[in-house]
Formats: sequence, structure tokens, C-alpha cells
Amino acid sequence: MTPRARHLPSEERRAEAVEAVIKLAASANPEEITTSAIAARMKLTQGALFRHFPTKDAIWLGVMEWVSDRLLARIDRLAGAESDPLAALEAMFLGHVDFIAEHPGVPRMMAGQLQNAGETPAKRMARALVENYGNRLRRILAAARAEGVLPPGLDIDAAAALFLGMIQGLVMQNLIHGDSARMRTDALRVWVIYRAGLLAAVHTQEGGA
Amino acid sequence: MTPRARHLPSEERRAEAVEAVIKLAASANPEEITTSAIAARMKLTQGALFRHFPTKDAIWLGVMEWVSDRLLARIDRLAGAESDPLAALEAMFLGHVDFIAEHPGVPRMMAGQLQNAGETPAKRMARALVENYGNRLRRILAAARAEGVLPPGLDIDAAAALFLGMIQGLVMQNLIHGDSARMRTDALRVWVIYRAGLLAAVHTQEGGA
DNA sequence: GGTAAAAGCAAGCGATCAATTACTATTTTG
DNA sequence: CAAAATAGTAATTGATCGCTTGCTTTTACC
Repeated sequence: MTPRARHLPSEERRAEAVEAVIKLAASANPEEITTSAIAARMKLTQGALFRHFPTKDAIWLGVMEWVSDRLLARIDRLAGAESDPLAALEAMFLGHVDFIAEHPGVPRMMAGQLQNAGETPAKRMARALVENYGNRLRRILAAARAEGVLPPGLDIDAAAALFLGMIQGLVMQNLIHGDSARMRTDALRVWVIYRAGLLAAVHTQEGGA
Repeated sequence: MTPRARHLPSEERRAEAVEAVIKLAASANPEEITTSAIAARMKLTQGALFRHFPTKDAIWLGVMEWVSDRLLARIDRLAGAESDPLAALEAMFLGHVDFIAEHPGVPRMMAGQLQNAGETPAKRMARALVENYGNRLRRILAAARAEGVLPPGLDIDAAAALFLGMIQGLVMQNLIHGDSARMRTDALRVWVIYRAGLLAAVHTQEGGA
């Protein structure tokens, strides 16, 4: 009568655990995701988790790797499909927003990792993701400026920071309204202003105080 | 020989506790701020804290009230001192950035409260702060549009969302670089782009699908 | 100046969590 | 097919946390 649960190889269980964390983070504070909760969602006992991960932070590291791989792959694919750098930037932006809409827990997890006190591997991975993302942004922005699509005096670093902030703002709105569907239309509306800012930016460089 | 610590009235202790939390949050994950840590910073025993607060969330509520009062008062003062609505907006923005630079733990605490699962009083207060802040933003933006300082078709809600995102982005940059002094110069650079976006925004409203 | 209220300490309770242990069940493999 | 390796369970450990309790010290007040 007992269902006699199958034993799965460790690698599959690790993937399951990562997926479980992503799903759990969609509706719970990441700090409150316990090993028991992860195990329960995998239909395992809590102790069994530690057959596949040496420590809880190793699970978080796996999660951050998952996020990094998927997000960077997606934005690279979307940006690569556009020839116009501004269109590439917009595709990156909307792709990122979609990614967050599909996995609402991701920004929460990222923030949670980044503000952890110690220097855990998972935190390093999160920081690396932000840096890689920023590098891609700056590369495209610089290309657009070089092509003359964006004004020559455009402050690339500030533009990249604002790009990331735009996403952060949408996440916060989403956190308050809880309406995930609304995020995409909001994204388009915010993009209009951001785009105009890039194109019209007056360059402090030359007109300083 | 014993220093014979003075007994302070409850009200002062409550203020001390709030201050202790703000200070602690500057260098620690808010979730890790235990009642023991708060008490230690006040040079009290952990149990004594509960003479002044019925529960830990009451402490958080006090902290969120502190933040709400101080932040709103500051931006109201700064915005009120300007006659030009765009200058008022910039003053609000820089004032907010300064506030965060003075109290680096504040955004972390806000985010932490907002993503808490339950419906605690402290969470309600945090949400109310964001709403009040947004209302002020939209009011000034609408006034600027009415005065003709900003284009008539400007998307007020999107502009307000981007304003908040701009701050979130700076916070995230600060979280990664850890350089609090740099935040203000970054803020000015980002503001240039945002301002240009407001002034130049093409209005989707009329050109819609 | 004596007394009650307020504020403090020290200790500990119950709950929770990550990680371990001892043992059993299932796969893999020579 | 037997034996080793792998994956699982159930129970437990040690640490930590929010909060309470019993008792002492300080402050406020008539």
C-alpha cells in the first residue's frame, strides 16, 4: 500500500530544490524559506535535503546560479535579436520585466542575498549577476552613443543605474499593488519617459555649474 | 562600584530603542536585528525591552513611524521652500537621497517590512508611507503639468513610479559599492536624465495603438 | 519619608531552525 | 546476484529567538 517513493539521483534533486525555492519565494519572505519548507514541497523529509547540499547556503548558491544563467541568457538572446541598440535596450528591459513577472520571488531573493551580512558564496554570485548585468547595459549604451543614436555626452553610468532603478521601482509597485499583470503595462509607460531621458539628456559635462 | 544605571521613563526608552534599530539596520540585515541586539545597544537586558514594548513588532511600528514622520517632514519642508515645481521635485529627490545617506538602514527596513507575509501594523505603516510619498509626488507633478512646466501629456503615474525607482536604484548601487558618499553625486547624474525624460516625454496617450 | 508604581535584572520556557546521526530502502555495478 | 554506493526516513542535537516570570532597584508622590 505504501507508495514506495522512488529514489532520484542527487543532481535531479538539486534542480528540484532550486525550483522549490523559486516557487516558495513567490509568496513568502525569502528569509522565511526554511529547509523544512523546501523539503516539504519536494515531498522529502527535511534531513534528506542535506544528502544533496552540504549546507543551506549551498542551496541559495544553486538558486542564484539558476537566476543568473536564465536571466543573462534571456536578455542576451533578446538584445542579440535587435539591430538597433535602443530596440535592444527596450527588449532587454521588457524581457527582464517578464522574467520577474514569471518569477516574482527573484528580486526579493536578490535583495535578500545582497544585504546579507557575511560574505557567502551565494552573495558573491548575486553581486556578480548585478555586475554582469550592468556591464551588458553599459556596453549597449556605449554602442548606441557611438552610433549616434544617443547623444554623445550621455552619462552612461547614470543611464545604466537608472535602468536598474526603473526595474526596482516596478518591483516595489508590484510589491504594494500585488498585481503582477499590471507590471508589464506600467513598464511600457515608464519606458517612454526613460527613453525620452536618454535621447534628450542635457550633458552636465559641458554646461556645469 | 557598580555604576548603578539610572532608570529612564518609558517614553525615552522607546525613542532610544527606535534609534538603536535605525543604527543597527545601517550595518546589518534588518531580519537579523534581534531584541537582544537592540537591548545590548541600549545597555539594557533583553527582557527589559519588553517593559516598554508589548511585542517586537511594536518596536518596528515605532521605527516605521519615526521614518515616516521624519522623511515626510523633510521633503515637505524642502519642496515647500521652492516656487518652481521642478525645483521642488529636485529638492525632494536630493533630500530623500540625503536622508538615506544619513540612515542607510532605512530602505532595507522598508523593503523588509513590505515583504513580510502577515499584515502587521508596522507593515501597514510602511505601506502608508509609500502611498503618502506617492501622493505628494503626483500632486507636484500634476501642478507642474498644469503650469506648463511639464508637457501636458506627461504620464504622471509613470513619472512618479520612475522617481521612486530612481531612488531604489541608487540604494542598490550603494548596497553593492558600499560607498555612501558617492550616492549623492550619482544622484545628481541620474537626476539629469530623469529631468530630461520628464521634459521631453513623448505622450503615448495620443499616439496609442 | 514611606509607599506604590515604574523600570531593571537574571533566568528560563517553548518554539523554531539548520545540521547530524543511526538506521533502512533503493539503485548501481562488477 | 551480491555488495557497494546512493538516497531516504525518523529522531535528535545545539543554538537562537521572542517573550514571560520572579524578584530587586529606582523614581515619583502624598
